[in-house]
Amino acid sequence: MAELLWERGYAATSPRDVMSRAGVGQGSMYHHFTGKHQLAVEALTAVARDMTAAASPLDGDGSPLERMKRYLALPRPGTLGCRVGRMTQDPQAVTDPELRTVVATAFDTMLDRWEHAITDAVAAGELPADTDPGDLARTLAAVIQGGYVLARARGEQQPMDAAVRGALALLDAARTAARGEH
Amino acid sequence: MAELLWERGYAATSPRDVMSRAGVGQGSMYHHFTGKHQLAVEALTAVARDMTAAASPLDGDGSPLERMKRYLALPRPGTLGCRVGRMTQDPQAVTDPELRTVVATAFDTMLDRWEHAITDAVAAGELPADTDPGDLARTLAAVIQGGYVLARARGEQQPMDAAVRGALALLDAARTAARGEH
DNA sequence: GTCTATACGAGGATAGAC
DNA sequence: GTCTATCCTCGTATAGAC
Repeated sequence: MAELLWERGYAATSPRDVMSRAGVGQGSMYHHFTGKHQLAVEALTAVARDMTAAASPLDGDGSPLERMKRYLALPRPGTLGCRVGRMTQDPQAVTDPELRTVVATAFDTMLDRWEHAITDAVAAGELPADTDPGDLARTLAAVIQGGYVLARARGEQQPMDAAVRGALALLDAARTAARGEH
Repeated sequence: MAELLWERGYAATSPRDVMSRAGVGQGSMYHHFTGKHQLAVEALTAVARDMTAAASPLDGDGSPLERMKRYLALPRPGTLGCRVGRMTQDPQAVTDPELRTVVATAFDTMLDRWEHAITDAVAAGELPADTDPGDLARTLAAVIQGGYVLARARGEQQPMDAAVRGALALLDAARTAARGEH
């Protein structure tokens, strides 16, 4: 289910698809799960756990700004899209309260990590003193999510990488601006 | 069809939905259109035309950086999502060559306008001389597209606005950095 | 041009045998 | 626990009458 959720989204994935990919019969599936909904909630929860775990660079070693740049520069399969962010455009998924909660929580966790790193960077003088950590966190998370959109629109990885490079350049410019402050 | 494409996406919209919203019978619809596919292509093409028309501030009056900021700050209904970018996550839409072309072309047009404005801003000394217009164009387009994703994840407008504010702040920082160059 | 009738497969799930 | 049979609705489209 996790795979199909990534490839096709929630609405476009049928229980039959899941069974056939898992190689099990109907009886088995409906014995262990109540239906498509539960299948999706459990799969997406696991995926979200993985995703937030992958954000470790933000809490790792190095100066705060270095950590932010390292996380931004992580390889991302642009044309495949974000396994969590994807749900955001799926009408049935966004409508479903449980699924939406899983997605929202995952993003909240990510944004929290961003905010911490940004706050540290401001304190270290690596970013301008008047930087709003909450705003910048959302900007950088949006660059990544938007990078997926642009990459999928063209069916190429390049737009994702370009978007990230542009963000890295802006962060560098912000650092030189911060240095001129004192 | 354009409305439903926005609200539910391509896969989740059925010809029946379209007929019922338009208040026409089956015969009428299939008399004027070959089917769901053509309906979507024509609707999305019209929407894309509107969208690129709305990007006029990028070519308008004022200094290049001002124009960029003005366009970024345009009001955007975050929780509704982007009518064009949305298609990007729709498995059936991205798979469809014609629909994907419409989406890709719309983004290419937008990115072109961004690149021109950015190039002008660099020439005017409003952005650092080593700015890559292609990269930054994709970064800023990604902020908007990603802003939609974050807003929909929470079902609130606020993340979109925050992401844009953060981008505006980064552009300002880049301008002060550019001023220190000479 | 527009309507109603019809077709057939897929989606989602239940029933009950083994 | 797993399998097959079965159910009903929806999606997508065609046929043919008015």
